[in-house]
Parts: sequence; structure tokens; C-alpha cells
Amino acid sequence: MPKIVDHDLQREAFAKAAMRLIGRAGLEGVTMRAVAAEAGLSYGSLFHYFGSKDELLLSTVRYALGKQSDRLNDLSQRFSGLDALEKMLCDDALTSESSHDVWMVWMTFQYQAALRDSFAEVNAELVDGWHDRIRLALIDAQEAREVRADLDVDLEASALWAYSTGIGQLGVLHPDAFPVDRQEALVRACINKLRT
Amino acid sequence: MPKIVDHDLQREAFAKAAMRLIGRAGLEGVTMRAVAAEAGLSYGSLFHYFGSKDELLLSTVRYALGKQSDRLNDLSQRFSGLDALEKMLCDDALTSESSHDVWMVWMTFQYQAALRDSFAEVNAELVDGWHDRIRLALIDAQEAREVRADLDVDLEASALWAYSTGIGQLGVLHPDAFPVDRQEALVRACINKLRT
Amino acid sequence: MPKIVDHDLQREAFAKAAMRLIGRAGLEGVTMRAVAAEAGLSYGSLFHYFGSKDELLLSTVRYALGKQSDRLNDLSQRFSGLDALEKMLCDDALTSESSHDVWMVWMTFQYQAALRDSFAEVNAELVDGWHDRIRLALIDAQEAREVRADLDVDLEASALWAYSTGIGQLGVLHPDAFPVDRQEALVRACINKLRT
Amino acid sequence: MPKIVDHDLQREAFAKAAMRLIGRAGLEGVTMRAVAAEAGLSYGSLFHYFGSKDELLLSTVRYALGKQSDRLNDLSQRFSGLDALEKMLCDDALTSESSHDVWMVWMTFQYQAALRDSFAEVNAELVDGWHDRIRLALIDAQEAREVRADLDVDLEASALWAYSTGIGQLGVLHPDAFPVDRQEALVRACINKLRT
DNA sequence: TATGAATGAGCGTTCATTCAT
DNA sequence: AATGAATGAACGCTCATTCAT
Repeated sequence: MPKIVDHDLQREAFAKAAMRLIGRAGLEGVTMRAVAAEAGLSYGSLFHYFGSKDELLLSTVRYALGKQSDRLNDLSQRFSGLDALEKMLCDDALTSESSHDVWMVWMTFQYQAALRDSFAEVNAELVDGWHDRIRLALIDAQEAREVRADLDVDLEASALWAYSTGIGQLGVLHPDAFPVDRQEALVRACINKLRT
Repeated sequence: MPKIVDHDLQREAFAKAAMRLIGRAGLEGVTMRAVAAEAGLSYGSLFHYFGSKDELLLSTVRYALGKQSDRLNDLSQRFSGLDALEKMLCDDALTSESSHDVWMVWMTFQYQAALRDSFAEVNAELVDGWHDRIRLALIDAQEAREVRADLDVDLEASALWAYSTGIGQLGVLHPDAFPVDRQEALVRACINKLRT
Repeated sequence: MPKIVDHDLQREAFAKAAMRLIGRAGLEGVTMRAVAAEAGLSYGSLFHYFGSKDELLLSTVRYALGKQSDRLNDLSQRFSGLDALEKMLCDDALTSESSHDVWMVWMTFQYQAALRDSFAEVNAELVDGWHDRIRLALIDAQEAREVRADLDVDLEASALWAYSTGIGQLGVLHPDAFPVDRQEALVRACINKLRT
Repeated sequence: MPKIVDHDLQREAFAKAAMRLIGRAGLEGVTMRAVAAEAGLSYGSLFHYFGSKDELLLSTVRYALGKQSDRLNDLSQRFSGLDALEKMLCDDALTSESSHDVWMVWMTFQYQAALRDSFAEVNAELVDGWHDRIRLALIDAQEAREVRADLDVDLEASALWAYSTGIGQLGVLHPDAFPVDRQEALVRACINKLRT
């Protein structure tokens, strides 16, 4: 019998380490050696679990966003309409200490996806999912008469997407100017403008 | 003093080349060799004009944003209030073909500034300038009674900043989902919501 | 003593796998992982049966040449003189599909033996055996008056050795220019020149 | 002005270094670091002159065989028929100390060409050249009535090719059993058999 | 001043080997 | 005995930077 380890757990450990490094120093800080060291394992080990750096990176983004996705799923089941939207955007946009790393991963990944085909595909699927969620919540809100019947749902969905993207980015890059409570206030203000 | 003019022209030529490369392939595409080749100048001379890669990068961002800043200055002299705001945001946010490279430089730089102290300083000054412009235009609008008197100017300035940041980023990264006319529509819709 | 049989069988399975890999992609294609995979056995077990890669390689060459040696022994018992020589050289030199892997192993091994002492020793013994066989067959032929009495047996043995070496190498490396029937024709032509 | 160096001369220096290493330790001994060290230059320099290891290797084989080719051209101008053939084969086959490295390069290259497409192309051209030379010399000899009129020139050319290949290989791999004078004797014996 | 050659640290990746179960 | 995880040295290659002319 081989040394018993949970393969997926190890992969996750490396993904976590990579996420921490991205959070701390961006993609440039993610060298395979640094990831191994951060995970407390040997360099060679890393390649036992990931065939290449790209594979690790893709796993990292899936891990980082997977957790968030789970939370969003939970929220969209427990709430609906503008309520759900507010909760989702707050959860997503808010760059508190705990989600800082996730946002850095997300930004990094978006950037990479614009430059490299291998990332673009995965990105498209993640991005579309996010956009859809916003649209559906808006449609819900419209049906519940929380927002005007003639609201341009598509446009507003895009607006909210852009808005949350911007808040997230600024929250990460300028935490002093965009502390969490300000981010929350911005999200609320924006959603309230949609209310009938 | 013709030499000095030459000197600045060379620096600008390199900065332009670096900007094009960033627009095409991100920071990763910017090697000193590639910059020299793109500028059609010799490799060694690059180090005569810039002591290091960082210095070149800083010059590049100053060059890229300087042009935009000039345009904004012009706009803020010719217009005021919400009008100026709309023009400024459209000019800034719109990722048409012509400003794609500038946006890429900007995004790249923001990202670097979050990670490296040497960039953060320069970034702060650029960012503050932008935020101030928005605030001032909003105050103008308030004085001209274009917007409600009790509008939280600070908050809305932040919101517009975040909004334009998000539109710009999405415009660069997802040009298909955010073509220029959509970006414009989003900016207008946002500003119109502020109108009394 | 079934264990011992198992042990040898496993070793042979690995040696076969290594031989196939050498035939397919040369020594560079032989990684310990690839050998285990090709043999359909576990990676770790490979090191139970062979203390090192070198040991595996040595076993591989012994396995590959052992089979051929058996055939040659058989031939030299059933035939003698030039007849035996022709049969032996045809068997040995001919790089048909079935013996391609064996030839690749042989070539690879010769090459290694020239570079590494640990292989040279084993090689010397194999090579000497082959040279002796040719000499003995020539002496037989001489005694049977198939060849001239004043033939320089040593020289001709060397010549035949070189000749078969060359044919084998070219057969492996340039199969289009040296198909089996051409190889056979070359061997026959050479031997016929020795006939009185 | 840059440091003045002869680009081609540096490339040759590296090629020579690579050839020496191949002669000493085979392809496995040719690491880019070892080549740089052997050439007495820095590691990074090497990549200034060769874009990749393959490029270096191809240059090495061209360099190694180019010298030989020059000698052969010279011989085939000064001699003709069997005389030329003998001189050519002696020059080519003889693995004296001075040509040991060349032969190792040649063997190594043949082997690689069988395994890698990128080498096969260059190899084909070199190999064909060699085969043609032998054929043409034989035809010359036939016209000069040095050999029988009904000689199968194609077959004999292949035979000589195989023969010289074998002698060369054995000369390199078993220098004790195949010293230079023996190689020469073998070549002469073989050619004399062709004489009318 | 202008050029490009020279340098070496650092990268992602491979791999034989050792270790723990 | 059998398995596969763990390890780290070495490889080819890139690149900002320095140097020599």
C-alpha cells in the first residue's frame, strides 16, 4: 500500500497556497517553487498533482471561485429578487480581508483570460454564469414588481455587472479608499435606485 | 538644444512601443528586447534612456495617461456639470479601438501598483486626480441644480469611479459583450439617474 | 518455488516493456515511469525488481540478446561453415519488423557501452561472443574447403562483423533504403565472394 | 559600436565545444551549460548564438561533417574510380584520434534522426550525398574498366555504405579491436575484391 | 553616445530515486 | 511485497542588466 493521502485534498492544499500567493504578490509571485514552499511540501510533489503550472492555475481559480459559487447558490435559494441581488453583490463585491485573495485570483484570471486562449474558455463559462445570475435575479424582481415593469433588464444587468466589477477592483487595489462598509453602501445605493 | 528634444523623442518612441506591446499581449509581452524591436531602435540604447525596466514602465504609464489627461483637461474647461461628467466618462470609459492600448496600460499599472511600492506612489497621484475630477464635476452639477441638493456627492463620486472602472475593464476584457455603444449607453443611463 | 518464477517473470515483463520503448523512441523514451506503465505494473514495484535504472537496462539488453543468442546457438548446431554463417548473419542482420526492437536495443547498448564503464564490461562479453562465432564458422568453412586455404580468417571475420553491424544499423535507421530483401541480398553477395 | 565579435566564429566555437563533448560523453554529455563551459563562455551567451539546443546540435553536425565533406570534395577532384573510393573510405571510415569526435557526432546524429523528425530531414540530405558519392565513384571505376562491367553498382554501393558504416561504428566503439591500420586493411581488402 | 555581446539568476519541467504505509 | 507519494538535482530556456568597444 502506498502512503495514504487524499489526492484531492493535496490538490486543494496547493491551490490554497497558490491563492494565498496571488493574494499577496499577484501572479508574478506564483512560481512553482513558491507554491510548494507555501504549501509546506516539496517542489517535486507539486508536479505529482498538477501536470503543469497552467493546470495548477486553473485549479486555483476553480477552487477560489467554487467556494464563492457555493455561497451564491445558497443565497439565491434563500432569497429572491432585489434582496437576493443585494446579498449576492455584497457577498461578491465586498473585499474584506477574507475575500481579498479570492478577488485577486479573479482579477488575475480575468486578465490572463484576455491574453491566453487556454484560460479564455474557462473564463467565459465563469463569467457567463455570473452575468446570468444577475439577470435572473432582476427578472425575479421585475415579476415581483420590485422594479419598474419597463426596466431594461439587459442593460441594468450589464450595469450591475460593471458596477460590481469596478467596486471589487477598487476594493482590492485601493482598500483605504474603499473599505468594506463603503463598498456595501455603494451596492445598496445602486440597488435602491432600481426600486420602484 | 536639439539634443534634449531628441532625448525626449527617443524616450517617447520607446514608451509608445511599450504601450503597443502591453495592448497586444499584456505586461508579459513586454521584454526589453521586444520594446527595442517594436520601437525599431537598438537594444542597448534602451538602457541609455531608461535606467531600468521599471523606469520605462513608469514612463509608459505617464505617457499613456498624459494624453488622456490632456483631453480631460480640455473637456473640463469646455463643459461643466453633468455634461462635463458625461463627456469625461465617455472619453475615459470607452474602450474603442483607439483607446484599447491606453486602457490596457492603465489596468496593468493598477495591478502592478497594488503589488509594488515603487508603482503605488505614482498610481496614487493619478488615481486621486481622477477621483477629484469626478467630485468637482458633481459639485458643479449640484451648484447648477442639475442634481438633487442632498445628493451624497462623495458617495456618488465613488460610485461613478467604480462604475467607470468596471465598464473600462469589461470593455477591454470582454469587447464582444461590451462594445462601444453599449458602454456609452451604460454611462448615460447612470448619469441620467442622477438628474433631478 | 513459485515465488522465484514470479520474480523472474516480473523482471522479464519489465525488460520486455523497456525493449518495446527503446524500439519505439530510443533510450530517451525509457523513463522508469514509462516502463512501469508499458508493463502494466506499478511504478514502485519496478524498484523492487531492479535496484536502479542501469540494472534494468542491463537486464533488458541481456533479455533482448539472449533470445537471439538462443537462435544462433540453434543455427550453429544445425548448420556449419558458410551455410551457418549465412543463416546467422541473415538472422542477425535482418531488421525485419520482428527484430527491430532487438536491433534498437543493441545499438543503444553499444552506444552506451562506449560511454559508460558499467556497460562496457557486459558489452565486451557479448561482442566477443559474436566475433568468436563468426571466426569459428569461418574456420569450419576453411576446413571444409568452402573458402580458400590462405584466407585471412581474422581479417575476414572482422570484415563480416563490420559488415553485419553496418547493415543492421542502416536497416534500423534507413528502413526504406534497406528493406529486408536488400539486406539479405547484401549478406549473400558478401558471403559468396568468400567462396572458392 | 558593440563589442566586435565575429558572429560565425563564436557559433563555430560553440559547435566545436559541442563536438568535443559528444566525442567525450555522447549526446548525454551535451548540456547547454556544459557546452558553454567547454567553450569558455557564459551560459547566457550560448543562447545569444543559438535559439535552442536543437539549433546548436544541427550546427554542430553541419560543422563536423562540413569539414569532412570538404576533404571528400578535394579527394574526388584529385582522384577517380577505385582510387578515389579507397581514399574516400579511408578518410571517412578511419577513426583515428583526430576523427573520433566527428564519428561520434555522426553516429549520434544518425541515431537522433531515426527518432526525431526535425533531424531526419537534415540527415536525409547528408546521407544521400554520401551514398551518391560512392555510387558515382563506382560508375567511374566501371567506365575505366577497373571493375567488372556486369557489376551491380547499386548493390555494391549499398554494400560499401554498410561496410564503411560498420567499420566506423566499430572503430569508435571498439578502438582496441579496430585500430586505424586494421580499418585501413579492411577497406583495402573490400575494394580489392571489386577489382577485375 | 550607441550597439549588441556577455552574464547569471530564475523560471517551468522532468526524472531517478527514496520513503511511508 | 507492493504501491504511489515525496524529494531535489538537473535540464533547456528567458530575461533584465552590465560591459566593452
